[in-house]
Amino acid sequence: MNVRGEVVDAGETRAVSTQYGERNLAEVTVREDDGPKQVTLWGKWTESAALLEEGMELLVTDVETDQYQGETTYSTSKESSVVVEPGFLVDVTDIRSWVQCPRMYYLNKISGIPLNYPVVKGTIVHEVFGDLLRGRELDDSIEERVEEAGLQLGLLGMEASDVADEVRQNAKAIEGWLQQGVLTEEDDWRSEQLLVSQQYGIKGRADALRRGMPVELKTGKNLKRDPRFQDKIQAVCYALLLREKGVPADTGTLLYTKNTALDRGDESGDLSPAKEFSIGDGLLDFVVRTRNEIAAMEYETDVPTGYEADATCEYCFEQDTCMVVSGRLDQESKAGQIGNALPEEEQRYFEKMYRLVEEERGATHEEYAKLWEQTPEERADDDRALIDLKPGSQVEIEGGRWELRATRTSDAVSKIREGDVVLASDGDPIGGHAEMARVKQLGEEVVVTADESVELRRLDVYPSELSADRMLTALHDFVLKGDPRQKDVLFDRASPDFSANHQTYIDNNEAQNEAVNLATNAEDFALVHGPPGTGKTYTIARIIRAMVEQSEATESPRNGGGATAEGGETALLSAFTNRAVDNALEALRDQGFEDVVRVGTENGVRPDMQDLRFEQGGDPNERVKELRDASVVAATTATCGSRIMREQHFDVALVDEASQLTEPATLAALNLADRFVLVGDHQQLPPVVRTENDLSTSLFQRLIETYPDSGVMLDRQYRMSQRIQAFASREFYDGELRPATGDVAGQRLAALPDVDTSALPNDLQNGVSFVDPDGETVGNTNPIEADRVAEVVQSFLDAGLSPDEVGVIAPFRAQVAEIGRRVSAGVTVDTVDRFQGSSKEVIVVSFVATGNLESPIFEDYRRVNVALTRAKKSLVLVGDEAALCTDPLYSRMVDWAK
DNA sequence: ACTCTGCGCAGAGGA
Repeated sequence: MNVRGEVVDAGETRAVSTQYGERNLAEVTVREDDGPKQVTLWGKWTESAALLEEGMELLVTDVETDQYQGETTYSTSKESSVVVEPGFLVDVTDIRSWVQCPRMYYLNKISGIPLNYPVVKGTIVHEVFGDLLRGRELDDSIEERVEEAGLQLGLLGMEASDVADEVRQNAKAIEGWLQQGVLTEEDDWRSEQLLVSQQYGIKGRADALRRGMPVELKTGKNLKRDPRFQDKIQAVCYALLLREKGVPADTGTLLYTKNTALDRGDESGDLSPAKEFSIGDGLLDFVVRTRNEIAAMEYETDVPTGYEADATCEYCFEQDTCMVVSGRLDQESKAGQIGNALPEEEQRYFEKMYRLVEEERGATHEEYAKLWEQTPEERADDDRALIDLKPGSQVEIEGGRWELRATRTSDAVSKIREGDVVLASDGDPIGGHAEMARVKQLGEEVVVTADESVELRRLDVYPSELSADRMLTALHDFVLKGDPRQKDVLFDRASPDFSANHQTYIDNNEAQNEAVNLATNAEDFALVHGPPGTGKTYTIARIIRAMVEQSEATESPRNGGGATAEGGETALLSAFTNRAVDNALEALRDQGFEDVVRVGTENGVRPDMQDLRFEQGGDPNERVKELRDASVVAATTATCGSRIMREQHFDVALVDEASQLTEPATLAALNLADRFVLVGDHQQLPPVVRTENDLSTSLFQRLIETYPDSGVMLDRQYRMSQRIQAFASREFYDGELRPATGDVAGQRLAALPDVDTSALPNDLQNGVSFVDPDGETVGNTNPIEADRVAEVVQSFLDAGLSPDEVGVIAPFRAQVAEIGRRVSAGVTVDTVDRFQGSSKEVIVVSFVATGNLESPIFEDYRRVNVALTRAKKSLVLVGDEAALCTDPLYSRMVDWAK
């Protein structure tokens, strides 16, 4: 039996005499649902007890019970594990680096692993290893894997043939050992096993399993008899997770692939690549206690000093970095500090943002917890999984991967979308067989691709920490390596400067022309505030062209190389979403500009922009040249934080949708350039974050409030009729948003070809109308309202509008699904959040709520602004008047619409 | 009480 609950009393460790001699114990009280329980933690588990704070979650497995003075008490048994904050999933590689030195764990976390040759080669060797296990021919595999890494190798100044030769050396050791196994008996192999433990709060991916035992591949050399301790620990972690699945893993194997016969002569020692060791309870418990140290430190958002372990700094290859970071941020560390501390405000900024990002990471971890704790029955009402799949074919495709198919047996709504990375399983993602997979198709039939085959019965959302990781590295790069002038401006120590060189770029829109001038004259930064429909994308394209075409004032070539072929400036074009990046590219192309490289995944980039997409594979020198020669590189801000992009430098960075980005996410793009331009609208939706804190204030908003003179608002809109834009202009833009022309102001449905507005019911004749269907809410839906919305949509279709000219917006996904079942194909039905950025001739908004507006979704008025400004010629609001009138803004909206 | 996009998922290593 297990005890699990919130710690209410952490207890003190004390020594007692027992029949086995003196032993340590700590008595901890936790609150379970049915009241407090006292658990005695014995022996080495007191080390974990010492980490506890009130409020932490504690799990003690396999406890023994006792009756003492009529009360039941609990204590650890031989089989017990003590798990601190079990909901916090710790990566196996983090446990490994913590064992080396807790400070190294921290440094890796804030700075990421930079681009260096040993790491890139290590990755290639691992890929080749996987290919060999999947039965692939060695030379084919090496050639392809080296080719794929073309850009990275090029940036490191490596030639493909040299790398292939080196990899071949490592592969020889692998092959030799594999053949050995096959000779002795039938080996049972599999590669790349993903393991996630609910019980221990550990996740990771084992390189391979051989007869159910973990095998870890290392590219380096180890001539000692025993594997390195941290390498062992990695294998022990996987063994622990395998045991939880009922696989009795008791032996670990480390494969040091640089141990080859070639080394004979220059060294003596154990040259066999494979080193086995046995895994006992002592090691398994050690891993859990180490994991607890990490979980406890992250709970407090503490920074490790290095004293937590007995690592020696003297021989550490990270010693210099460690001392510099300690010195700059004034952190206590075992290695000591060198250099001057950063100004107080920079240190405080780093600490504050670090905490916020970690809080955000914590929220992601809670999503994991939900993922594992729910039974399949509970999952049925959950939108984070598709559990109703009937397995179909499993076909091997190129590269040894698998295409898995299944059919859906219900029409349950889910968060999962095409292109997502998910956990594909046989129905039990924890105890059963699960693989990481990518969703290729998500209709009646579900198609995913994965490294190994699975009986596809279930898909789960796999929460990613990538955005938290990227935010941290961007924060690190900015505070510790950022440009001094840029920091002066962003820390309010200096005001942004502009040169005064006025030109006419756009002759029919004063604000747009002003925006281009402001951007090209900015010596630090410029802000462009673009309300709905104001020609933001066109202006962005014009700015980019103007920047690239203006000659470089000062010599600041990228990457220490020469200027670009044209001699102009280089620009980074970035945005929060792939969609916005591609829209900006489309506008650039419309203006005849093609000197662009699009960096992004095949999934993310729109089909008509694939021809601009940068291919990372190929000849190393050619890949580097293509990236460096482009005047404009376009990528999402998330990609700007990638290892490749962190190596690039530009004269200027332009970031669209900047009001939807957290401050650290914006920094990822700004770090890559000398100057920047942010484009956004803080009256539309704020950054997407899971936590409620200062992360939801964008850098765009902070700067436009601090430096209003560094910004210009585009005030002429080309989208909405006068009648439609009036409310948004008054409520959100101080009445300053106006139609660009009389034609825009006076546009009507009747002007569309084949549309006969006389066919419309009376109450829909006006450009803006309000309909109260007298519905009733059922959960997050309102079926009667959905019926009425469908009728309204049909009226417009009957009047001659085509389905793609009509859009329906609802606040909740459940209502979106409800309406989706009722309207004709081709009519876009979506949430407000997902409609941001697009528009339709006719928009119907379903508000769902009846009685009151008691849901957080209605609190943010910016959502109303987005919903109402999607329509060009006709806007229909469908909702319960009484509910809407409980709030002053919604009430004014009803008055305006009626 | 709700909404949400990114990211090859995680890991690849050096004395």
